[in-house]
Amino acid sequence: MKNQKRTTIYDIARKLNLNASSVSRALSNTSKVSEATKKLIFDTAKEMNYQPNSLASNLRRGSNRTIGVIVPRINQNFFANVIAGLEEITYEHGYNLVICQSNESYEREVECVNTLINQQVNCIVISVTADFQDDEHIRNILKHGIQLIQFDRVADNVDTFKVLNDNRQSSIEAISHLIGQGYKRIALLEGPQNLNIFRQRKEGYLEALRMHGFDIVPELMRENAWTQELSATATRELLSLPNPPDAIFASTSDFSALGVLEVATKMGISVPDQLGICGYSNEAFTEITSPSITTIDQHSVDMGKAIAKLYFKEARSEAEVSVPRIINIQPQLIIRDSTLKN
Amino acid sequence: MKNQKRTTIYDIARKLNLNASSVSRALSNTSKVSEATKKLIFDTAKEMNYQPNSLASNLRRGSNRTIGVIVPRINQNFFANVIAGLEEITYEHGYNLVICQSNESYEREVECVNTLINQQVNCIVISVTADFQDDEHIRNILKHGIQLIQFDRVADNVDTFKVLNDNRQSSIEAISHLIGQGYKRIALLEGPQNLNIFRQRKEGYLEALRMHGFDIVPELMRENAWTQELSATATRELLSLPNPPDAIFASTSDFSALGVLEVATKMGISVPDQLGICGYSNEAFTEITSPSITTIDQHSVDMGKAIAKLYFKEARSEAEVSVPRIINIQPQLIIRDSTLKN
DNA sequence: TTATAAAGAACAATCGATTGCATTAAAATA
DNA sequence: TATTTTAATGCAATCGATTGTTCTTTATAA
Repeated sequence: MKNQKRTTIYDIARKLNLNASSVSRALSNTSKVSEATKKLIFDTAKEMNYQPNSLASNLRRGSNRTIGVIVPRINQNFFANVIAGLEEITYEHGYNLVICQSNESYEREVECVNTLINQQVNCIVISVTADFQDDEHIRNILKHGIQLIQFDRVADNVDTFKVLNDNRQSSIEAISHLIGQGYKRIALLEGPQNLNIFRQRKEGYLEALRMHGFDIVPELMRENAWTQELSATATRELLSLPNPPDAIFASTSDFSALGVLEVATKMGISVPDQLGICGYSNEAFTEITSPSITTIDQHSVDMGKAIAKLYFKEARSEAEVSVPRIINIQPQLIIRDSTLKN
Repeated sequence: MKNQKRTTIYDIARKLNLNASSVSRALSNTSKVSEATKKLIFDTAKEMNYQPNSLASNLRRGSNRTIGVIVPRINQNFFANVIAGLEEITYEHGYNLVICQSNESYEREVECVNTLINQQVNCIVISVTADFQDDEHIRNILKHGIQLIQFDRVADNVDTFKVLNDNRQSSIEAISHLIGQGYKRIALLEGPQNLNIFRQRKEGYLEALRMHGFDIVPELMRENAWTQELSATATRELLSLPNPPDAIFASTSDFSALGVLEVATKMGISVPDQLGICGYSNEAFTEITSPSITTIDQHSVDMGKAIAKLYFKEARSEAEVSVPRIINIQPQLIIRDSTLKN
């Protein structure tokens, strides 16, 4: 059960008194082989349990029909969904996915990029770490003639294909909805501002307040509240203010929103009457908390599909002059009980 | 920004008036190169932005330091976690992960296996589809001299390395716990019995009842209730019986358990007083439903790590005679409110 | 100083599929 | 029947790194 040598096209050729080139052409279905020999070759290949050696053809073709993916965490819902969507489309095109996780470490992200460059992947799909420092490694991808598609968390200054959520717009909608429900003092839980997505969500928050003629109250904006624990802490502080907020937009994640909800419940503050809560991401659990949590769906699986389609339709066939496109996936506000005062 | 030719060891050699072999040896740090030239080569490599071409070295070495993973769904919590665990360890060893999802389709699973064989991956890690039909393709992996580790859902009859959860034992514990809480008529929601895991959970259920001298009541056992919807339907039927169950073990997943909980809530049946509910998997949401749901944690990330370690410690170095090992990861009963009558 | 060893570098084959070009055989045309 | 066209197949180089073997050049020992 060990190491019997693999059958190669040479083995098949020898057996049939043919040349390897004919075998190759037959198997790849090039027209230059007669039907008779083609059949013969196919049958023999099956009989000898032949499996083409991709390593060899990859080297020859200089491509391995592979897309490399780098995400902070594979098992984070959003990323897992994007990857699932990606896989679905790449599979249809006979491409494979090599997956790396940077674990939110910049150093590791750089290593992942290098590995994928060595592997000669056709394209790298990346969402950068929160620990993002500079974009040298991102640029290096392009220097090696490898296609690059950034998504969600991106290095703004590098001119590449990008697939984004319109975080600003969705935040505006969320805040407008809260205002529409009669909330007057809306707090914001922010994520690290070196990430585009969190900056944009904050912009949306500010813009919406401005649009509706609300004051911007610095004490209602809390930095770096992007885990459940950090959010809980921030919430405790917020709710202890002399003039506490009557709504909290947990712009970083639904886990943050959950932290808010738990604190409010413990403090005997009723949601949504005394406090409105809006999260981000539409995690499965937001539907079943009590009350259920208003949130924003990112259409993550569709995002993955969009990335793959972008590659196959445009990036792959790209001419000398690149015109990197940016695709915006429209997120969707999902209104649930946690913000329905009526 | 396009297709500048990559630097190869030949380019470096030419520039330094050396032979490519020396460059290769220098870069791979073989002792047969003088320190002086080694330094020269390293510097030039950096200067020319050299990245080794893995495709070429893969072909030469006949291996690509890659582990292929086939799971039904990448974005299912359990599998995403296993993959994350896998990645963590394989990364440490400089290996890559190629990921495929079979989408619960047998046909597609076969295709995935073939792709990975062609790619000459060093090892295939697989959890089979619910649609599992025969193990021809699994055996084919071994025929090609590729290491194989099955996990969770496995083809029982193929003698390979396996990493499993002790589903039977965990089910026994769950049922014993229910009995200990005073539940008398315990129903079972089963998954497809062609999958080992669901068979074992059923066995555990039966065994526990026997151990405690309980009757086995066929009408309390529902086949194929393995989605939230199917479980909800099954639950409605069960609770409408003349003599309904007072506890339900949703052995297939926490989503099933959630279906049970929702139906019970709608029917005004109080959990845990009138109905105990136990799920499987310890999904994040089980902690925050009301009441929170008793479930079984599979230690999925650890499972992924165990798989990788198994490969690097044993499978990889394996001698001619293979002694495939089976590793059992002990799942853990997490007791929550949905089964605490007291 | 000569013989011998050892280190350093060059040479060349190899992994297996692909592909441009050359050759042969068969078919179509004159 | 002679000639041209076309289809089928063979030949050989190639992709880039690796590695066993051979050849030089030093350094070391006798």
